[in-house]
Amino acid sequence: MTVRTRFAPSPTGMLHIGGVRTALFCWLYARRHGGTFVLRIEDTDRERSTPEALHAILEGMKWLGLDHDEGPYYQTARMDRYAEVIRQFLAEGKAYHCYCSKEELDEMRAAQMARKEKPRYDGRCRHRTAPLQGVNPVVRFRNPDEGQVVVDDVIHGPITFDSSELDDLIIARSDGTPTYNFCVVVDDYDMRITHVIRGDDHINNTPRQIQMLRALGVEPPVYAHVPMILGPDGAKLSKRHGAVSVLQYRDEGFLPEGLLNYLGRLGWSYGDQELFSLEEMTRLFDIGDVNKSASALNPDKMLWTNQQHILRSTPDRLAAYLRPQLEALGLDATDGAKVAAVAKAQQERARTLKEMAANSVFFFREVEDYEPKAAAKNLNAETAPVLAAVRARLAALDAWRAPALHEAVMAVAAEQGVGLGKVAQPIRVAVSGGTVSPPIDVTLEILGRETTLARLDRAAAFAAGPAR
RNA sequence: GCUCCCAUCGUCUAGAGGCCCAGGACACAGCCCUCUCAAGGCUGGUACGAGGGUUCGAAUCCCUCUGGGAGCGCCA
Repeated sequence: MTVRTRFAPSPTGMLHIGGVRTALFCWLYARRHGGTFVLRIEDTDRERSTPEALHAILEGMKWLGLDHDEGPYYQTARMDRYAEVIRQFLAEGKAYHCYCSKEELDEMRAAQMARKEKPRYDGRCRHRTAPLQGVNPVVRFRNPDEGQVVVDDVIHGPITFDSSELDDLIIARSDGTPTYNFCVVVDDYDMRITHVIRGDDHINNTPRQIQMLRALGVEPPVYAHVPMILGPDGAKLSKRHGAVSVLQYRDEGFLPEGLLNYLGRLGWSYGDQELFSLEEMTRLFDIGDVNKSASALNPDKMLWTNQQHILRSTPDRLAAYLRPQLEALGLDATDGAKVAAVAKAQQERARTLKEMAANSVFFFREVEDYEPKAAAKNLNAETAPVLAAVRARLAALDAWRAPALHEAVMAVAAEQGVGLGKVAQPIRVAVSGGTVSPPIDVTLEILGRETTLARLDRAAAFAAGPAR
């Protein structure tokens, strides 16, 4: 039997980190076993579903590279099918019409709570023979009173529920539209899903779904309930941290593989290994190795993981992600070779592409002014001669390449009788405006002869200037 | 309240009875490397929630408690 998994988000909220990890596990498991990954959009709640949320799901999955083999299927397009199963259940006596009003149900629940019982529908409409005039009934699934339901979960092991704990849930609203738990059952059955991988907040829904599956006369799929992801403070994910659209991580400069690696390591591990390529994860992943307990997001480690992937990436690949970040800063990033050169030079000094772009502004725009402290220390009467010497030596260079530039700077240091730092740092401030940049030779090579010399001249003027 | 789930450093985790007076990673501190910032290397501190069992032996098995979480919708 070939493996078939599905990721079934609801477009009522943004696709966030938690959903992405569930999607990753579903995808990984399908890929690992040469199976099929199905994408299904659970949009039966038309009131709350939004096009924006749907867009975020589709865009997010695409950005991450979690490609699906089937779908996206939309539940709203399957209404006829749900109606058919409901009719079947009704005809077979496996479901019945319920005419209870919301007020009546609220009262029932309140009374049960007062008696310290679990609030549940008491089945009072089960034996009703005649319809109640003027009331559009809901349809309830008739849950077996006796027996037990065992959810055989590959992560948690067997979980047993008494059937008596389950009540007759509504499968069709009074307007005739089907509800979530019912649609899931019909879909998973129709789509021949073999492994249901989802958040553990669904554990309590599972026995009801199994009962409906039994009513349909089919064997339940394998279940794997993955633990929740919490915010950095250990509390439930909120807007403040993490519960934002996955696209925000893209905009923040995360690499898909970096984010996926971090997320995969939340709840799953392979010995002591921290870094995985997507291919590696696919090869090593097993849903049964997933942890049972919830895990908190650690922004520092998320950043570190991304940085490690930047470190292992190629300049060309980084350039593709760096370009939009530069453009977002209003810079001209049309020179692809230059962007790649910058990416290569900055590769080991940025945790995100956004950070990389922010640190690379001087490569793409004139240095307007110097950081005051940096200028005071490095562009003054004392360093003026050094700057002049550098300027002269560089201007005489034939090949504007890092090795030659390096030698030139070394030579100036020797001739001035100072350490390399005493020469490199003033140059750095002169060409970048600040104290931080890639190695000076690499920086100058990327900047080019013309730009470098012009900035050195300007710095020399500043160093000699009366303004100081 | 009822049902279900969970429990190793601050955080992510290794650990499936002796290899563990608990290992790795992030973060933190110090040192090294060094033209800045990084990257990298080395060193350091901090954890098996509590109590009972089982066993020659328990982080690992069982029970209770405590703590956290989820569900109990004509939401998904």
